Amino acid sequence: MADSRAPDSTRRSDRSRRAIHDAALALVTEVGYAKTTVEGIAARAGVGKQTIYRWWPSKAAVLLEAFLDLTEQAARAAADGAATYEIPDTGDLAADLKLVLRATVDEMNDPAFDLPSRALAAEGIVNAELGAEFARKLLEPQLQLYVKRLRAGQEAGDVRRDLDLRIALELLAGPLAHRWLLRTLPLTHAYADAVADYALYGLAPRG
Amino acid sequence: MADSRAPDSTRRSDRSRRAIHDAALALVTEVGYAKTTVEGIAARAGVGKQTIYRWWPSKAAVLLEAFLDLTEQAARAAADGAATYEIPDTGDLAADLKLVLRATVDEMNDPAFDLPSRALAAEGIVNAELGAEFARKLLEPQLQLYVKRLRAGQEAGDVRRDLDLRIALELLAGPLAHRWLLRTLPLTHAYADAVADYALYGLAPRG
Amino acid sequence: MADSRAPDSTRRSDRSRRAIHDAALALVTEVGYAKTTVEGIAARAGVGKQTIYRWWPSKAAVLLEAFLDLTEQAARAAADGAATYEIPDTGDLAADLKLVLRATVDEMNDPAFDLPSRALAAEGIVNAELGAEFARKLLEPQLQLYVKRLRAGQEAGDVRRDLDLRIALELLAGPLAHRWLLRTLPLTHAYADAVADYALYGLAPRG
Amino acid sequence: MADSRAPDSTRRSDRSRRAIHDAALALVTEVGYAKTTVEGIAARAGVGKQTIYRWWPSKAAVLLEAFLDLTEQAARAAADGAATYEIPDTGDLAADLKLVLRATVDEMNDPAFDLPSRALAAEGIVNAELGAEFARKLLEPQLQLYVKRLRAGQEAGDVRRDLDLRIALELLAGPLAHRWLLRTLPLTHAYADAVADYALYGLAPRG
DNA sequence: AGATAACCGAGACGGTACGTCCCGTCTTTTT
DNA sequence: AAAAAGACGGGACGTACCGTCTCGGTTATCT
Repeated sequence: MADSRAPDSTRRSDRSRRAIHDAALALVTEVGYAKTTVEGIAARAGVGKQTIYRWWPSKAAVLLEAFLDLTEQAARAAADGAATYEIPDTGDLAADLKLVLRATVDEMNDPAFDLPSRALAAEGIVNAELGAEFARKLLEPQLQLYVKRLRAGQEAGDVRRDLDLRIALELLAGPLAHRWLLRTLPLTHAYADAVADYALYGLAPRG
Repeated sequence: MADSRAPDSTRRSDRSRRAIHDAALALVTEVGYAKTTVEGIAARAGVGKQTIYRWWPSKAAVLLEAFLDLTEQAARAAADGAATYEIPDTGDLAADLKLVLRATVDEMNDPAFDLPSRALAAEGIVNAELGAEFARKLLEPQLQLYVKRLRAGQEAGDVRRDLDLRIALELLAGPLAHRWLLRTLPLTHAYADAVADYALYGLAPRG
Repeated sequence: MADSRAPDSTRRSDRSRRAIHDAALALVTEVGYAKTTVEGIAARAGVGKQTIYRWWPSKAAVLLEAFLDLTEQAARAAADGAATYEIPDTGDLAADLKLVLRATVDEMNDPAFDLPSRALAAEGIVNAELGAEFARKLLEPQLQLYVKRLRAGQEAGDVRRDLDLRIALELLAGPLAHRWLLRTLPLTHAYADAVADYALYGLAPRG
Repeated sequence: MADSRAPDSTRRSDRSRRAIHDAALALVTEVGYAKTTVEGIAARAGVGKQTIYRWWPSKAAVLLEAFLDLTEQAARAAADGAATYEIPDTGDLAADLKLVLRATVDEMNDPAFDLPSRALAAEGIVNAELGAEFARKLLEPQLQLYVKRLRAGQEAGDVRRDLDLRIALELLAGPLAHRWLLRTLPLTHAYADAVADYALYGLAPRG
């Protein structure tokens, strides 16, 4: 597939794999994606270049895996033994959504998260294969949390029953992503709150 | 030593400028942004490399200008001599928004538009300076068309008076951009319609 | 840590040794010395790389041993059970020398001999240690055959008594090696004959 | 031929060409041919690798040209304005030959000459194309000097009239090359003298 | 007969160099 | 003075091998 033939993954060095992850994330954060090179990652990780090319098809794939690992660890740490990270359900839908949207805004403003995920998103925009993997492995699981909370809202009578929730969530996540990626205007808590309110109650006058 | 600043733009060759635009767009469409090189653009345009470096700071800047030129021509053609392109106002806000959102979906699904703008968006995501220029020159003028139509809606009583329309428009454009850039799900007319409806009438049940 | 010295040669696999010899000779003949790699030899021989590195210090050493083995077998076959290969002594020194020089020319024109020995000679030219081993194990024994025949010539009155025969022989072998290695002019039987005649009777006019 | 198309040799940088020559000779002398790399030559010469690959097909070709340049300069210096280097003609053929053979022995024992020419000879032994060029450009011109002196000898009655002088010279040069390249025994002035004497007067007893 | 070495095949590993592609600068010649 | 052309110093690419290093799996003695 990749090489002449597939390498034997049972003999893979875990030490090297982790060193490569760390080096990739560090370099992207420090010097940016464009100036991060496979050669640089290998040197920083104390690893031969071939060890990278043996297991990953591209710089972007290394970074994607490294970032996935990172977020998994972070999620595990946050969940503290609990099942998985979730959107809270206090009964107040608007408040719950604002909480999570504000948290998202904070993440997008934190360089440790912003820089690598920006790089991945950019690469995925141009490279369909990686983009699909990015969406499937990273994005979609997070979006499904919205679906779950909105479904609970439906049952509580806070969300219209006739909605496609997979679409509904994009009214919340889309605007944030828009500002984050396209740099039109700053991403603030106030904006997060406004998006939640506008989405829940609509642009048209009520009644 | 260096070109020691400020080439004389009055003596600039228009022929070369246009050939470079065309070559850049063609190459990005044909082989993708990453494999498009300055050398390649120069060769394709029948131009010396220095002619590119004299007038543009980077490959991305060439493409941005070329794309701007392209959209301007397209807009001029569409407007057929009229001032500029606008969102129509038939009195039916939902219908008008759906019309323009569907048109946007169509553009995003047309390779001649999709490939170069995707490349520019991706570059802008990682390169703040270019991103800002992309937003200012390309994005913002289009977004202001929504503000204008929504303001008319406010006056007609179809849009709540207490809204910040610059935010309101993002409920419409954000979800489309989200699907376009992040490749979560396909971009269809049905989706455009749903976004317009959900945004106008809100996720929460009415009165 | 390292193989910490001295593998146990009593447990060595003869099968592997021979397979490595064969693979080395085959590859040198087929693709040339420079493109013959230790990895290639190992793969062709169906052997682990370490098995080569355990028993030989270098690619050149493998080839030298393989070639030694080959020439020994060839000599054994030619001598047909007799002690060793010898220059015949028919009483006619010039004829005997021409016979063996012509045979040498034939060998040098036979790819199965030419290619590997060329490779070894070339390596020995640049690598003093291997060169010395090449000379001692392969060359010198053959040259001593000339000494023996020339000594018999001395006793028969066909060779001057005041000569250093170790030097004398080089008047015969040197010119052939010169053409063989340095590719100045083609190596033919006529050339071999001329060398024998010129060397025996001298360049200066007689009497 | 070499690249996609031939580079424009009128725009070639002479400074780089010379720096590359010098670096190649220095490295071969200092670390040996095998450890001399194109990358190393480029670095030492303060030159991009591509500048080497643009003008030469291989490391060996660089070295050959560098060495040719060197010997030409040396010859020009030795000839001190005279036409070209020649074998002297004092009327005593044996003495003249010994003089030039001893000089050859001295060259072969001088590392500044020995190391690069050994490397070239070795490469030429394995690489027919380079070997032919080596013979044609470097070797043959020198060998023709012998032909000239021997022809004068013929006219003076010191050399048999029935000889092919192109072959005769190899009785002199061949044995020296043999010891030089194949490292059988040391190359001394005494050996040079013996070769001249044996070749001139023959191995067989005189009348 | 079981333990215990060593060799053996396989191939991952940290490295070095390869030959190629482009970068952005420069110089030369033409328009 | 701009433009076409392209050589230049440089840096990274992805590949091929180097020689070292585990890893099971077979032998092949030595208790």
